Formats: sequence, structure tokens, C-alpha cells
Amino acid sequence: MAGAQRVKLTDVARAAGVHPGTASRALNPSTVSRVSPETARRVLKVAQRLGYVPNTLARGLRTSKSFVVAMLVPDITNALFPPMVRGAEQVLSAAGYTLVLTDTDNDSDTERRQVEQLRARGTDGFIIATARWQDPLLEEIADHGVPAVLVNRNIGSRRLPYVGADERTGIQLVVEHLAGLGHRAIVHLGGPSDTSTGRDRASAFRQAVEGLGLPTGSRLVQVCASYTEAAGAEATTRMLESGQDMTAIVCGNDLIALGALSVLAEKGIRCPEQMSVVGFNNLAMVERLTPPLTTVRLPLHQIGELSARLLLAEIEGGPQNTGAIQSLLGVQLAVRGTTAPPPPT
Amino acid sequence: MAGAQRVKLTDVARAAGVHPGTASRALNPSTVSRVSPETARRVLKVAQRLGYVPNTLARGLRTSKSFVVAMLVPDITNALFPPMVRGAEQVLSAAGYTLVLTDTDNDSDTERRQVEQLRARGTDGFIIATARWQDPLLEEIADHGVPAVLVNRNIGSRRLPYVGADERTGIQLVVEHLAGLGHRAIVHLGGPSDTSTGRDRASAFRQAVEGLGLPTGSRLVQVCASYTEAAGAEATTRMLESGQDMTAIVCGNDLIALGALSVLAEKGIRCPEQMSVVGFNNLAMVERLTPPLTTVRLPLHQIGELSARLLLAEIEGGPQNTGAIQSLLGVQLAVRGTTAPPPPT
DNA sequence: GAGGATACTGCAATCGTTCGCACTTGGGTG
DNA sequence: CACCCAAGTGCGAACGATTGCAGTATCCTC
Repeated sequence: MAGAQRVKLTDVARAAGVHPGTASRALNPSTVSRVSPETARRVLKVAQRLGYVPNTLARGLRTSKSFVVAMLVPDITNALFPPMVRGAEQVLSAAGYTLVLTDTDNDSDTERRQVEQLRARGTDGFIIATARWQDPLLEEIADHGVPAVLVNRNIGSRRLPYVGADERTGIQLVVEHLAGLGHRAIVHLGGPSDTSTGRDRASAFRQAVEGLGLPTGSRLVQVCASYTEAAGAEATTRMLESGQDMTAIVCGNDLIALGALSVLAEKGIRCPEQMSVVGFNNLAMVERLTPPLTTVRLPLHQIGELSARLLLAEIEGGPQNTGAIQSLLGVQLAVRGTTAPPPPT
Repeated sequence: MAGAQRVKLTDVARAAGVHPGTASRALNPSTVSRVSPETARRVLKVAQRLGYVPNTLARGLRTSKSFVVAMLVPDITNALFPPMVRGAEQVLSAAGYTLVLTDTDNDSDTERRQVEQLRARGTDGFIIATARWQDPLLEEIADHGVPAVLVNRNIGSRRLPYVGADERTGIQLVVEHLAGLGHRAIVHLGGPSDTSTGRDRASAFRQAVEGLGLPTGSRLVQVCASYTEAAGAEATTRMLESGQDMTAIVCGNDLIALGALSVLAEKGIRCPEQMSVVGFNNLAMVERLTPPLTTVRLPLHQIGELSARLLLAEIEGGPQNTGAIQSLLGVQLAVRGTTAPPPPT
């Protein structure tokens, strides 16, 4: 009752007076040339009339192709991911694929289980937003030649195609903006070092500071344990207590920036008058805070779209062509209210 | 290469020295009783050792069950939905089901196409967050007896099971809170009237106002064209221009409240001193606005979980049992900074 | 010790498609 | 006229699991 459709290929074939095999060929664009135009037209018409919808399961069983793509995210309630999911979904569903969303809850065991499940289901490919810097599961995936594209976070080995934002340029823009305002004592609260984003942003930060000839030092960067407000607050406290000279904080992402802002408020340090703060990601609503958060805008939707496109190419074109292409999309600096010239000394 | 797993039931059977049929029975909890305990143990062990994972497609083809559930949301970037998705996903994946997420982009044609696609794929059931008050597609689904559960938004005919928040009580709490602060001139910016939430909240608002003996009137409610900041701003302007006496605004949701707040700021009306504003939904970060938004907290995660549970019951128990159960989960009022006693007259 | 019930297990059909192979036809060529 | 080629179609075996049916031990009972 609730099951699949009732009219099957056999019905169409019988109604059109041909063998099921022939009907199959007539209905399949890539094999329709092997059947006479007249027959093809007839079968197509009958199929239309009967409202034939091919059974994807049966087809998948035979062809070992499922037209299913899975996307792994660590936590869908993190506002970073929905736009990427949406971008990917639009591309995929336009190409006749179905997107399976999997929330791994930031847990690698869950992740592994889910991936097993999905592969058993014949999933054609994976879009993976959960990569850790060294990730045995992803190495296995690369070994097995499973079509997969990484988004947002990369892995150290660079063995899989990656689509992300040009984070280094983003950080560069931030530091230049701050330097342009007159800041010289700029510090960084970095994301976790087992994520590519944490590492890249921190390294880009150091490079930008050096490039501009600003004072450097090992205490310029504090690493946060995770991309959360709590971890940001904790790192801010550490940074303040280290006695490091500072007039501006470049945060690993917006949540970390929120943590920094609350600690500053607590300690009575006013932002932006006494301390400038910059986020990263441009989460929803950060422009409505008081003061509105200066941050870096990432092309999340585009990242989702492009990752889906690359994955489709890999699935349909075979494993060779894309190699492990690394693509970085442009970012924009959104200057708002949390940055201002440093206080006069 | 990219295909499914390689060890199949036949391999397990051969390695265990039994017939595939027997192996199948040994591996399936519901039929394991039909096989000797000793054999069962042996097969299980071999399966474990070889890392056997059943091919879901083949199984589905035979049993006409896919262990796939689809969830339809109008826009995954709307922060209302991710928690529900997450709740549903956790329940489903624990039960061995896979969740397919579909973003309909608020478009009924897209929605219909997606549903066709998914049914062809043998989807076992639907969780639907896109319901409109009168929705032909959903009536069809009800007609065909496809297992489906509505969340967040209901349909007029009440023909499908529904899981939502107890919105009426939420509005009641809001109005009581405002009345308790001394407000008597309370108005409502309602959500679109083609959504159940828009209708319910508006009706609950009227009832609460009357129940408390506050002044009533037809101009107490302005309907917003959509659940967006822009529509909220527009309705606020209309309300102010109508000359209606008012000291507090109860908004259909948080986005509408944001629209209201910006119009008030524009006109120099201070919140909460001169005008109290209340939202609905408790979106992420609204507690960090200045002032933090008073709103109603919905058990979104729970709604997702429960909807998944109900759907599973319907799928596995057959169509009869749940009927069209309507379940409402409790809400909480979050009193923050946008509500205060009315200005002295 | 014979008959029958019971407990396991093997056999083979089946789910709906796809696709390699073989067959038939018609037309072109030497 | 004999031969061959190619186009079009039918045939049936897969894909990997489930399941009704039937067969064979095993054990109990009288």
C-alpha cells in the first residue's frame, strides 16, 4: 500500500508489445540509439500514459549506482553548515540525485558507523564537512577510491579533492584592516589545531603579521580547544593573563569572537574603544549585535554548489579526472562596529 | 571499485558452511529462532569476522522496504529547522533508518517533484515541515496512506498526525507576562494566515487578551505576509500608522520581532522603556542582542525526536494505530530585556 | 521398535532492472 | 546468386537478499 509505484517495466513492455529488455533500452537515453526510433517513441508514449516510474532500488541493484549522495556534517545546528547543505542539495537534485544528510554529532565512531551504513546502501559519493587533520576514515575512503569531496575542512594528506574558502586571504584582509586603523599589537585566538581551518588561519595570521612588519612573538596566538563560545572565552582569559600587549584580537571564528566579547565585557574592557575584535564566518545575526561584529564573509552556498559539482564529475567521469583538486573561493571582509583605531597610548 | 562492499551473504554462508538461506535467517533477529543456536552463533561470528554488511538495496528490493525516511523543510538555513532535523536524525539512525533531507525552497512545485522522486525510491515515510493550511499534495499523501507525520505546521483537515509545540499556551504565557507588568494595550503581529502557526498564534492571542479582560478590537492584529524581518517591519509600520493604542507588541516569531525592533529604533521609540516586544521561537543568538529578546522557547529537538518516533510506529505498526494523533509539546517563556512595565501615562 | 511430531536446514523462486549474447531480417556487395 | 554486415529485438542470466515449501535428522511416546 505504502510501497512503491505499481506499474513496472514489464507492464510497459507488455502494453507496448515489446520485450522488457527492449523497453528498458528505449527508456534509457544512453541506449535508446540501439532501438528503432519508431519503437522508442511508442514505448516512451506508453510509459508516459501508464505513469511508469522506474524502481530505483532494482536499478541500483543491477547497476550498482544509487543516485544518492551523502553529506556529513558535524552539527547541522551550527549555522555554518545549512547554507552549504542547501547549495549542494540544489545542484544534486537538479542532476537527479538525492542528498542524504548525516549529522555525526562530532563523534568519529558515529561517523564511521554512518559511513558503513551509507556505503552498504550503495551511496555514490560523499561530501564531507567533518574532516579532521589526520583522519583514518578518510584515508580509507581515499584508499578505496570512493568518490568524495571535502568541504570547509581539509586533511593533511591532501589526497581528496577539497572545496573551501580562501581563508588565508581572509585573515590577510583582517590584519591589513587592523593595521590600517593603526593597530600594531594584534593577537589571534586560533581554532583547534586538529582542524585545517584552525591551522591555516593561525599560519596565515603569523604570515600577515610578519609581512606587515608588526611585532611578532610566540605568545601572539592562543589555541582554542574547540570552535565554541566557551573555548573562546577561556582562551581570551588566558591571553589577557599572559600579559601580552594587545589592542586587537583576530578570532578563529565568530563563536570564539562571542566568547572574547563576553570576557571583555566582564572585565570592563570596552569594544571597540579599547580593544578591537574580529570574527570569521559571518554567522546569521552577528551584524545585529551591539556593536555589530566585524567579520569575514564566506561564500558558503557557493562552496556547497561547487563541491556537489566536483563530486558529480568524479562519480560520472570516473576517479581519474579530478585528481585531488584543491579549490579556494573568494572571501569578503565585512567591516562593522567591533573594530576601531587603537586607544591613544 | 567505488561500488558497494564486497563480502556478501553467499560468502558468509560458504565460510560458515551453511546455505545462504540459513545464513540469512541466522543474521536476522526476527528469524534467528528458526535456526539452531549453535549455527546462529557460528554464522554471526563469521559475519563479524568478514565484516559483512547486508546490501540494503537487495534487501529492499525483496522486502519492499527501504529504511529511508525523508524530511521536507522549506529552508534549512532557517534556524528553526536544524534542531528538529537533528532530533529526528538521531532517532532514525538509531533505529537503522537513513534520513534524506529535502529543502523545498518554499516552492510547492519543487516539493511535489521531490516527493515523486522519493516515492519512486521506495521511501518508507515522510516527516513534513512544509505544510500549508490547505495543501493538495498532503491530501494526496493522506489518500494514498503513505506514512507521514507533520511537524511545526499543521494542515486544516487534521488528517495526518502532527507534532508541534503548544503554541497557544506559549502565547498565553506571553500575554500574561505583559499583563503582569501592567500592560493593557497589547497588539499582535501575526504570521501568514496560510500557515497553521500564524492562525493558531493569532487566535490564541485574541483569546488571551479577552480572557484577561483587556481592551479588544479588530485592529489589535496585523498579519505579516511572511515570517521574515522585512514583513515584520512592514507590519509594524502599518500598525503604528493605524493609530492603535499600544505599549507592547507580541510578534508571530523572532524574525518578525527583529523587523519590529528595527522600525522602532528608526522612529526613535525606545525598547523596552516605551514599547515592549516579544518574539517566538528563541532563535540562536537573540539572547545576545541589545537588549536581549524576550521570546518563547520551543522544544525543537524534542519535536524532531517525537515525530520520528511516531513515524516509525506508523511504518512498522501499519497505518491504523496512530490515527491522526495531534501532539503538542510544552513551551517556556524566556523573559529577557525587551519587556518592561509600560511607560507611565 | 514403529509412528509421528519437532527442529533445522536446503532448495529455488522472487523482487524489477540491466545487459551480454544470439537470432532474425533486410539490404548491399562482389 | 551467394555471402556478409548491420540494425533491431528477444532471451535469460545476473544483482544480493528473503522466504514458502519441502526434505531430513532427531527425539519422544506408546
